[in-house]
Amino acid sequence: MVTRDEVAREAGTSSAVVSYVINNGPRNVSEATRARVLAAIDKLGYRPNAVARSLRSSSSSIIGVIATDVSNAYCGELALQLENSALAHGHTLLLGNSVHDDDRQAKHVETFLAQQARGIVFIGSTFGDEQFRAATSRILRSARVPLVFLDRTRTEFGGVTILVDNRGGAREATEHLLNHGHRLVANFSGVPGHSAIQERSAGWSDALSAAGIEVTAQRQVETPLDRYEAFKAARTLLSGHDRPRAIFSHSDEQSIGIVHAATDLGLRIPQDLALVSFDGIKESEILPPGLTTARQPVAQMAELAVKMILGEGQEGLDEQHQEVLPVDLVVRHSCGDH
Amino acid sequence: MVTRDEVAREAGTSSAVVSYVINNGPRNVSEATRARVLAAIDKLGYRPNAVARSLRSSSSSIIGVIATDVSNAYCGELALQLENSALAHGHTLLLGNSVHDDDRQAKHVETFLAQQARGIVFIGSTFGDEQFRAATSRILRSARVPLVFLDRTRTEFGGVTILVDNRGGAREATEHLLNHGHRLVANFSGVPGHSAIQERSAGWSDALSAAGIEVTAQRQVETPLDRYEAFKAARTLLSGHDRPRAIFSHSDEQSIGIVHAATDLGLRIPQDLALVSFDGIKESEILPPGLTTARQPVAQMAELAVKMILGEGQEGLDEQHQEVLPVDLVVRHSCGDH
DNA sequence: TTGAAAGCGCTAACAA
DNA sequence: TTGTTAGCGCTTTCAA
Repeated sequence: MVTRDEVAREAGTSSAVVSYVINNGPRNVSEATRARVLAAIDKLGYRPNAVARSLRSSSSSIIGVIATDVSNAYCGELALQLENSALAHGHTLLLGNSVHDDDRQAKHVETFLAQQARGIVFIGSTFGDEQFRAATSRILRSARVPLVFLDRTRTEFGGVTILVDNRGGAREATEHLLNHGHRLVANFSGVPGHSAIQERSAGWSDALSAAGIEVTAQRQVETPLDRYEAFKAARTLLSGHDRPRAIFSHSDEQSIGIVHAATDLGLRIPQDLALVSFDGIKESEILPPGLTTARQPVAQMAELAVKMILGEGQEGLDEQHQEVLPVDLVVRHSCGDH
Repeated sequence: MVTRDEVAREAGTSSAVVSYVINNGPRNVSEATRARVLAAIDKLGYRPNAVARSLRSSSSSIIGVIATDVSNAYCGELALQLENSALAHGHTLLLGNSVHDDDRQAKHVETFLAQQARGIVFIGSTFGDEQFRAATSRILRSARVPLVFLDRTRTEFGGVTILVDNRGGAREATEHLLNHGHRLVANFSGVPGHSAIQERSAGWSDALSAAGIEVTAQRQVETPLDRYEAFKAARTLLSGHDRPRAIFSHSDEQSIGIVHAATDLGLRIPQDLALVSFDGIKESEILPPGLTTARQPVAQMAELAVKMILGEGQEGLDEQHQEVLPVDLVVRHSCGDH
C-alpha cells in the first residue's frame, strides 16, 4: 500500500506538500511542485487512506442510513435518492435495515457512530414510539451527531424531522374518491402508533366529515406497510359479499398487495373497486390500471435530509426543527378516468 | 468524545489494559481489573472509535456492496441477505448503487477502497463486459482486496464468482411450459452481453431443441432486467393479434412488468397467457396468480459471498474460483394448476 | 512556497 | 497481570 510519504519521496518534497496538493490547501503550492506531486501520485498509483484522514481530521465522509427495509419500495426509493444526494455532496452511505427489529436498529446506530458517521438518517419506520425509544434512545442521546427523521415524528433527540403533509394529502386523496360518487371509502391503514399513519387517517376522516358522511360507519383495516400483509388482508376484505367499492390505502406498498388481491379475485379496477393511495413510488405508474396516488417529493426530502446532516442551512434552526413538504395528487386510472 | 485514555484514568489503569478488556485479549486481565474497566466504560459512556482501530490494525469491519439498483427487487433481496450475513460475522455494509452508470460504479469502488473495505461484492449487473472493464478494471486490479461477483461472470480480477445454474434452471422452467402443451414459448430476455442472460437463453433453447421444436420460429424480446422496461415491451408484445400464449421470462422483475401489462390488457394468466420465470423473489408469491419460477438460493449466495470476502474456506481456492449453486423450480399457478 | 513535527485514538510488542 | 511506548497515514500548525 502506497502512503503519502512514499509519494513525497518520489516527488522529492515533503508529505505536507503532498497534502496541500491533494486537498487543494490550506497552503499554496507552486505549479512546478504540484506537477511533480501529481506525477508521483500517478506513477505510484497512490490512493489516500480515508480512514487515516478521518482519524486525523475527526470528520468522515460517511452518512449512516437506517431504513426499515429497503425491499419496501418506498424505503428503497428514498435510500437511492439519499445516495444521489450524498454523492453530490461527496459523501457515502453506510446502510442498515432494521427490519422491525429494535435491537438490530440499535446495533446499526452503534456501528455507525463508531465509524464516526457524519450523521444518521432514519427512513420512515413502522416502529411505535415506545419501541423506538427503548434501545435506541440512550445511544442517540449521548451522540453528538445530526439526526434526521424522514417520514416519522421523532424530535426528542433534537433531530430534524422531515415530513410531508400527510393529513392534507390523505384528505385530498379521499375527496377524489368522494368526487367519483363513493359514499363508502374504506380506510386501509398502517398499524397505528406511527405518526404518519395517524395523520393520514385524520385526513381521510376530514374528507368524510366535510362531506357529511358518517365516519364510524366506514370499514377499517390495519396492516403493516408492506405488500404481503396487505395482500392477505385485502384477500379477506375483498372476498366478502359486503366488500368495499372504494379504498383509501395508506401506502403504495399496500396498494400493490390490494391490486394483486383484487386481480386474483377477478375484480377489475376501477369498475369493481376504486383505489386511491399514498406515496407515489415508481411502480404506481405501471400498477394496472395506473394508480391514483398522493405523491411525496422523495428526491427533495432526500436532498434536504443530506443538507441537514451536513449542516447546510441549519444555522437558525431550533433543536427540534420540523420540515413539512407538500404532496401532490397524481391522478391516473384507479378511481376512474379522471 | 471519551477516549480510551480517559477510561484508563477513570479505572486507575493503563490504556493497554482497557484494550485487553475490550478486545478480550491478547493479554489476560484479572477479574477485579476487568470489573473496574467495565465500570469506567459504563460510567463515561465510552464507545471505541472504529476509525482509529481500523487505522492501527489496518483492517476494517466494512464490506462494500455495489448493486445495480436496490430498487430492483432481486438486488434488494440480495442486499438484505448480504446485510444479514455481514451482521452475523460482525461486519457492516457500505452500499452503492451503480444504476447502470459506469463512472458511478468506479467512484463507489474508489470510495470503498479508500475506506479500507474488507472486500467488495458486486450484485448482478446489466453491464456488458466491455463497459464493466472500462472504468473499474484498472482500479480493482491494483487493489488487494477480495472481490465477489454475484450472478455475473467476471474472473479477470481474480475474484470469486457465485452463480446459479442458469442454463439448467431455464431449461427446467421452459420444459414446464412445454409440459403444459405449449409449442410456442417466447423468450423474454434481458439484454445480451450479460453472462446469466446468455445462459438462460441457452437453457430455453435446450428445452425446445430437446422437444424437437424449431427455436428460430420463436418470439424473442430483449429488455433490461427491470419491470418498467418489461412492462412497455410486454404491452406491445401482448397487444398484437399474434401474441404469444406462453412466455419464459428471464427474471421475476420482468415478469412483474409482464403481468401488469397482461392485466392491463384484460388478459388472464394462465388461461390467456402462461408464464414461467426466474429468480424466486418474494413478490413472485403474491403476483397473481402466483408465479411459477426458478428460485435462486439468495440467502445461501449471500452467506457464501460474505464468507469469501472474510476469507473463510478460501484457502485451497484458485484465483478464479467459480461457485455454482442449484436453482429449484417453484410451481405455482402462472402456467396452470400444477 | 516549503518542511518538520505533533498527534488524532487505537493496538500490541516489549518490558517489568 | 500490567504498563510503556512506538507507530498506523494523515492534517495542519509553526517555523523557515
